[in-house]
Amino acid sequence: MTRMHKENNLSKNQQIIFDLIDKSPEPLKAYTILYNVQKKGINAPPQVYRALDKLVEIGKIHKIESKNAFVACKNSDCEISKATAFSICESCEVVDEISDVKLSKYLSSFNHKKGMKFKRFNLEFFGLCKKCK
Amino acid sequence: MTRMHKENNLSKNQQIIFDLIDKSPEPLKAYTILYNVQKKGINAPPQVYRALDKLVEIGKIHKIESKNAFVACKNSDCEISKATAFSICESCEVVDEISDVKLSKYLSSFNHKKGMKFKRFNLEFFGLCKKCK
DNA sequence: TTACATACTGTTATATTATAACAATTCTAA
DNA sequence: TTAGAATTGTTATAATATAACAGTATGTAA
Ligand SMILES: [Zn+2]
Ligand SMILES: [Zn+2]
Ligand SMILES: [Zn+2]
Ligand SMILES: [Zn+2]
Repeated sequence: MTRMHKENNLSKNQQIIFDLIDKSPEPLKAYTILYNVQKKGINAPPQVYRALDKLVEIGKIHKIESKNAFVACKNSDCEISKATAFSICESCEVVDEISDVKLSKYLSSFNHKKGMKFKRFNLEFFGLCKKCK
Repeated sequence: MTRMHKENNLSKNQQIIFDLIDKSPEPLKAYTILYNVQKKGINAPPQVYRALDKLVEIGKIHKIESKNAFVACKNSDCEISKATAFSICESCEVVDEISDVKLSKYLSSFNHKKGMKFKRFNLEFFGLCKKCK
């Protein structure tokens, strides 16, 4: 069997799937990923979902919840901060990860009245991008 | 056929499904809703999803994207503002709609560097609620 | 009233997204 | 080198959501 690619902490399947997502200009869905990696020997949904779960867990990719799709992280500190924000065009469906220190700090320090302490948040903005409006 | 319940703007199926969600202490999933309204003559997924779509559209309920589940709106202005925020306990899964004017204003006036103007946002906070920590 | 448009309903089938379960292999660290 | 942890491969199935089409109810305006 091929050696695992531990020099960068990703296993073989994780690396294949990360590379695909990272190269993609748009969010990729799990089954789109599956179709695109079958030539690399990844044949079944669980193989894809397991790699996706791990990549999300370590902050290399994020799930766009409203689209059931995945994008590569464009920031350096998502793994640590667990603070994600995206802008989503409702027309062309372009998604951008927002990296705004003030926004991130504001939300990370937000305290709920009911005494809940937050560990993580996900924010999705919707509108029309420059091109589409 | 029964008269539509237009006195409050909801159709028969919409009213049945809204009442169920509104009474529920926790977010409800579409198929849980389906099982619970079959005695009222709603038999198939499209009937549920159509009512859910409409109720979301008019702001009577919200979808918790990370859970594929629906809650009744607890605010008065969600229909207008299209600004939703939730706190979600990762242990007991309790979900609360956050109604914080400052937060809502801050996010509603947030402008993306790339020139996108937002019409709507959804924010989900995760952590441990008072009871669970 | 009639006729039309719009919204809603009922139904069957199917598409899409995600996980359970289990056996085998590979990696890591002691 | 060996045991535990992580990863992989595989089959089957669960859970979530929509397509398509025919029919019914409602509001509006001639
Ligand atoms: Zn990121
Ligand atoms: Zn666009
Ligand atoms: Zn609301
Ligand atoms: Zn809790």
